[in-house]
Amino acid sequence: MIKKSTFEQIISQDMAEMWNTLTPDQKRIVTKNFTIQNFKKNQIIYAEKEAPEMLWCLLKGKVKMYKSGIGDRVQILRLYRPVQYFGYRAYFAGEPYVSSAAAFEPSTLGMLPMEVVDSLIRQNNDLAMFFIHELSRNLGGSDTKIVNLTQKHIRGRLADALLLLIENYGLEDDDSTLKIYMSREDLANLSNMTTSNAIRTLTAFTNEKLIIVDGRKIKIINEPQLRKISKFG
Amino acid sequence: MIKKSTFEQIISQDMAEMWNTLTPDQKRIVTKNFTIQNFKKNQIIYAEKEAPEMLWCLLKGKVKMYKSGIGDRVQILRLYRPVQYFGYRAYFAGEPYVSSAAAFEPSTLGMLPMEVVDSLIRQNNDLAMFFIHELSRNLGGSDTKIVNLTQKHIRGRLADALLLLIENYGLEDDDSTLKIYMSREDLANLSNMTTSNAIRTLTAFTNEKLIIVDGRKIKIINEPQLRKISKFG
DNA sequence: TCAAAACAGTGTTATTAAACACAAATTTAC
DNA sequence: GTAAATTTGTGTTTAATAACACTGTTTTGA
Repeated sequence: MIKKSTFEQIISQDMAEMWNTLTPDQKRIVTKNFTIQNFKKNQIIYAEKEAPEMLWCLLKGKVKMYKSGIGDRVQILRLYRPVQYFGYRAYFAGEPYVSSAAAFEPSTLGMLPMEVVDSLIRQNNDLAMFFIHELSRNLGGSDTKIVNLTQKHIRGRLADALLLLIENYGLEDDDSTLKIYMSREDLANLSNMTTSNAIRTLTAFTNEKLIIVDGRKIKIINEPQLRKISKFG
Repeated sequence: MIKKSTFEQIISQDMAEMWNTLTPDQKRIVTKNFTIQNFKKNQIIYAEKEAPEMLWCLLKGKVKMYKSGIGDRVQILRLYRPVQYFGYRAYFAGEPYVSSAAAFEPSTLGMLPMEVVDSLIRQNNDLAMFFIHELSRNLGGSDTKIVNLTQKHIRGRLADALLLLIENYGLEDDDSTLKIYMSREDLANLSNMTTSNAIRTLTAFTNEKLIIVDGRKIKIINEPQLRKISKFG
């Protein structure tokens, strides 16, 4: 058995979903072109209007994708956890980035030049289907988000955000504390409201015994009620 | 020269972008499985929660894709003109439809079972890239729409809607009359506001000599100013 | 370690847009 | 051809949420 490179170990273990579709030749191409980069807390990975050059793969940490809008307002569009891929949409669309990505916390990312990904897709239908599937799921999510963010009231939108955080990053061993610690501002940018209103609504949820807040640590006490608020509030 | 079937004529002429990627064998498969269906004004093509079965191709007419939200509110997500494809996202995502599609006016649509499309994609990388490109552009559009609809004020949102209608359906020979005649309600559903507010804002735009309204006929008089309102209003 | 910056929290006011209530005009269906 | 239904238009009220202003607290970085 030939000794595997560190990169190949990482890719084959963590990026199995993509790796397993590849032929030995294609695997060699990926290993050869793959690099790893560490990002500090709040460091920007790529920014709006830049040319998309890399497929990013989050190996460790947490990443937000966001878009700046009118005035100083920002909308967080998607959250990533290991092992998820991002940064490829703009390349496939033939556009500059319309959003930015930044690390929430110290994170490790793998990167693969999009030219390499492009040529692999043209050789490998399973890989093409992987991206078709990912893009399709994201598009459905964005369409749903349009309706949720424009039609729900503040309480419903914040409940949605909290439920998204549970789904995306999960809970600690106590089965109630959110694994992600976000600023009030990020929470507001996720749920399309001002920071003041995010704070006030968190307070309201605390008073209603739906959550317990301790700094940035949020414990989910009554998830069913949060779901009701998401649906009707 | 072999006489071509009517379907093959239609497909090869109107759906050239897709057709030209196919091998003779694949073209035969498409011709064999392709059907045409006419829809009346306001007729529903497919509805939310249904299982996606067909790739739809709009050959003639105008189609809206929309999603119902809280209470009786509806958000129009995308507009289609000939020759555009839709209805495939949910299939690729492995989900039921999250939106509905209906004809704005009497329309002719081609349809191809998604199983056929799926098997063609798995054989044909150019076709896979076609869908990757379409999905990527749509996803960028939805992400941009999220910010526009949540952060712009009513005037900016209605200006956006009018500019979208110009871009999507174009103008009559007079170079100012919109080719699409929409109800005030549809205009409201496109720009995330109540019908009353769509009517009032149209009146405001008329008073400001940006447009001339005659029933459902809208003439664009000052497009640069509409762009300014879209950007800053 | 200490000053500056960023973040969290709260009260007050202003603004936006929805909700509601009708009347008039137009379209649709029998 | 006409009654019913739908669409358009407008005035008024109400609710939601942003904007603003300020204090206290925590974090950061030299």
